Amino acid sequence: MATDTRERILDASRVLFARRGYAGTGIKQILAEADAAFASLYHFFPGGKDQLAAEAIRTSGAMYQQLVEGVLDAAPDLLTGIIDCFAGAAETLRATGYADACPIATVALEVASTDETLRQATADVFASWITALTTRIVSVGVDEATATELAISTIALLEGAFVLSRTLRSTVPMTAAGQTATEAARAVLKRAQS
Amino acid sequence: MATDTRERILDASRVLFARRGYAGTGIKQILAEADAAFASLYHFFPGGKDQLAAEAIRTSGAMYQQLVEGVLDAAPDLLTGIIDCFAGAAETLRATGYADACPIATVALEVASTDETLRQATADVFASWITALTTRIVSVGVDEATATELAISTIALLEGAFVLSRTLRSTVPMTAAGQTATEAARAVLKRAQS
DNA sequence: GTCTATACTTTGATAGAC
DNA sequence: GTCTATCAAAGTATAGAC
Repeated sequence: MATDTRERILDASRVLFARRGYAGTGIKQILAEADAAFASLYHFFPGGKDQLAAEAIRTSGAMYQQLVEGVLDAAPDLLTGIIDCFAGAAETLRATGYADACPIATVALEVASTDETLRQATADVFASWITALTTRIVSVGVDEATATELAISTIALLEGAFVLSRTLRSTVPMTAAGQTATEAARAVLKRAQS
Repeated sequence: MATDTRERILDASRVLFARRGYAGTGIKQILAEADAAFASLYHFFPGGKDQLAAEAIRTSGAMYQQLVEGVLDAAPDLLTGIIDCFAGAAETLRATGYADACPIATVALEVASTDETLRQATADVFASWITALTTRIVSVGVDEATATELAISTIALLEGAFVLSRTLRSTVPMTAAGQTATEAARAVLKRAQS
């Protein structure tokens, strides 16, 4: 078997939950997309939809973090890396018809006040992103507190632009947010290096 | 009748859709919250859940805009007004146990790729917010293009901070985003007045 | 591990009396 | 305009054969 059933179910889950949310995605829909039998789901995920979603969120968050870290590693410096991330996000939005943006934001907002298990999963993902970006900013000479604030603001700009760009079906918000993120980072780095 | 049935249904809808999303909110739940009979919904909203949600989104967006414009009007200058908006958002998050943030973001992400009617409703709301803020920035001497970029970035920071603050159950992201929004606005206004 | 069939619940929506 | 009763469909989850 090329890809095993469990992985196909997770793949389909990541895509559907990201695009349609938790409540908006049916289990039957996931299984149809994954070309898997109904019983397979409960064989691999005895906890049902909740367990499946939690694992989809955590792996999806880790995959997106890897993607971003790859872009940052490939860039000559941190500032260029941030520019590249926003440009890449804009391109992905355009290429997917404004469907694929943040892999977990839709679910995060949906479950924040209703499902503590899933809320924790989304919180762990965001916390990991913030920590990773903060570390990179600290490593170029910025103090911890300032770096944390810049990391959070950069991710907030990215997430907010995802909301606006998907809704308005335009890359303009992503581009504008990228500009502001770049300027904010430039200002912080300039201060740190003086 | 103190408040009429139609308005009670809309009130409950605005709250529930904002906190739990579109697919995650049941019509029966709305009617229970509104203390309204089942048939009343289809009397006032023949289009059913979709029509109800569209009206809830549009009115909710308009109400939030009025709230923000009130804060901006009360401030001595635009920069202070922006600071006040982020501080107010942080306080509301804290006071509601991180439940009430953007009234339409959850639904916006959910329906962006699945329901064109509702997507258009959320898009109209965001477009109205962007236009209103852009106008205010232009009115203090900033050119149209720069003002649009700053308005979009400010709203993106607010929306992104809503996602992070609700998920992490912390006002830290909202405060950090407010700082960055303030600095971005200060830089633009400084340039415009020179 | 996978298939088919099905139980049980909830959902959105409608009909008809009043 | 509101009430009660009810429908058909979709939702999640389980059972048992293979």
